[in-house]
Amino acid sequence: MSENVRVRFAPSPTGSLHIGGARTALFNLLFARHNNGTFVLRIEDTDTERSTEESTQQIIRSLKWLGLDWDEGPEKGGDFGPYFQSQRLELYKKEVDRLLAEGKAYYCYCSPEELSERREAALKAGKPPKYDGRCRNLTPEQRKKFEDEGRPYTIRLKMPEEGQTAVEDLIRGTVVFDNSVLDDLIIVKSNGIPTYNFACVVDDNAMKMTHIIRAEEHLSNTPKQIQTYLALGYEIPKFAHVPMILAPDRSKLSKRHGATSVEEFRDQGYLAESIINYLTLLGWSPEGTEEIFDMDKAIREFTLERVNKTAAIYDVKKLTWINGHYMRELDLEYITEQTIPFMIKKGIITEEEARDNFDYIKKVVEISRDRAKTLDELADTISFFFKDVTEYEEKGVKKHFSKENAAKLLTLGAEALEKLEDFTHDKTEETFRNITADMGLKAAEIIHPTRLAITGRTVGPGLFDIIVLLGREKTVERMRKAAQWISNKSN
RNA sequence: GGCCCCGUGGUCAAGUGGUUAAGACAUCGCCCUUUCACGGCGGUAUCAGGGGUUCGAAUCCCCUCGGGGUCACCA
Repeated sequence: MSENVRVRFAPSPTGSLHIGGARTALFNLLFARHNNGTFVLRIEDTDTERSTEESTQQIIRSLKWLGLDWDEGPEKGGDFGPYFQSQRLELYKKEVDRLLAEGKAYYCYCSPEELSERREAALKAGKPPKYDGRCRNLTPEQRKKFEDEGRPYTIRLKMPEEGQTAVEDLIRGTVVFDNSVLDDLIIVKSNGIPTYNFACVVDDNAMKMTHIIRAEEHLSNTPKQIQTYLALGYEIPKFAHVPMILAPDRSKLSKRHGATSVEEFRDQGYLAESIINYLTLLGWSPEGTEEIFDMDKAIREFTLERVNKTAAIYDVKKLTWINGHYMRELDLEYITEQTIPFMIKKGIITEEEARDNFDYIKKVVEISRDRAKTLDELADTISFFFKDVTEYEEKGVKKHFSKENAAKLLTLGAEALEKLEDFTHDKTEETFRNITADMGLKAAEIIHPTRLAITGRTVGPGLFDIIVLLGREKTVERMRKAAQWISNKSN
């Protein structure tokens, strides 16, 4: 089956790409690449009310940012385009006409109001809210009457009333549905535009899809789609319904759960590589026990057989851990480039300064990135290299500035650094250690207050790495200023 | 409510009749150390419940319970 595998990701542009959608796209891509197949992106914009150009752009942007590149689709073209359903209306019409001519579909003149009334009535009576099929066998006279009244109509597909429809699912096995639960589904809305279930089937066939990999929420729709394939005389593709991703409270993902869209994660400082790695392991697992999995490795190992059936709750903590890993392991220049936009956004540096001082920023990132979990956090923790220290962390003041010799040590340290010939990591460290050793103190006695003095914080990279990068002038100045600050405070 | 899917620690998750039930995140403790991270070592914690089948069940069957999905002129 590795020949000519064709799969697609088919989002509707009615919102941003959330992590569930991203995972579905990922699995499609992984499957396609693993089998040397083709990954198609198709935009399902048949809902003219809710579809927006903005959503389309956002989804495309997110997909690209994640590195989920498609072979055919918007911006790429391909032999089976166009890849927007709104541009394929003629095809659908042709297929609907065929169904109508063959007596497999019919006009329905029931209004949405009537339908929902009946649905509610049925629900109240404890019956399944199924379409009663009253327009299924309209006489020519009845039809003419409705037409003359100018009633809008939809087109419905006749579903078999007896028997069963089996979905052969690659992940779940055979799932059987009684045809009696199937409604005559609407395939064309009264505005003349086909519905999802229909357009999707027509396109998957026209675009020669071999496997339909999508979220589990579509499993219940699948028997209807299979009947549509049958009515149209199409070959039925293989189905694989991947488990859903749930919010921490086990409910379906939604806005109120905080960050769920790919762009929100991006804006919080997560790397695309981390999201891909995390999503790869959510619902799929490799044969080994590795947790760090880049896309290339995932492509090599991905199979549908190892996708599990259970819905997964996403856990930001693990994502954050993975992000921390990539923060320190990925190429330094790349991480630096990724960090700069966050620095600019926070007003730590300007775009121009970033350009002029790239190499310096890179050095700063080099000594700092080990401790940051996100790009956003990294930008915060390195701000003191570019901005003056305006306040000192309170618990640090209590711990390190309140000792009686703190101000004195800072002054001594500053004086020594001013006179130092080689302003290097080792020399500055030696200097500090000598000062404390002469006084019978531990080096920590000067290291901690100095860190607080020059960074404003109690945590951070190794002090002498900081000092060397910050430079003699700023280091000395900040140490003196802190010594002064302590004296003022104690008076 | 009908139908469908699912049920291994707090979370992800390996496991396909015989295992001391892996591993990871989180959490707790210790070590390393100029702080914080990283790293190393160790601990707590899981087969939803009940019946079967079997010499033997996390693995097979049934029931119950729980969670989710779906029943739109949304996708």
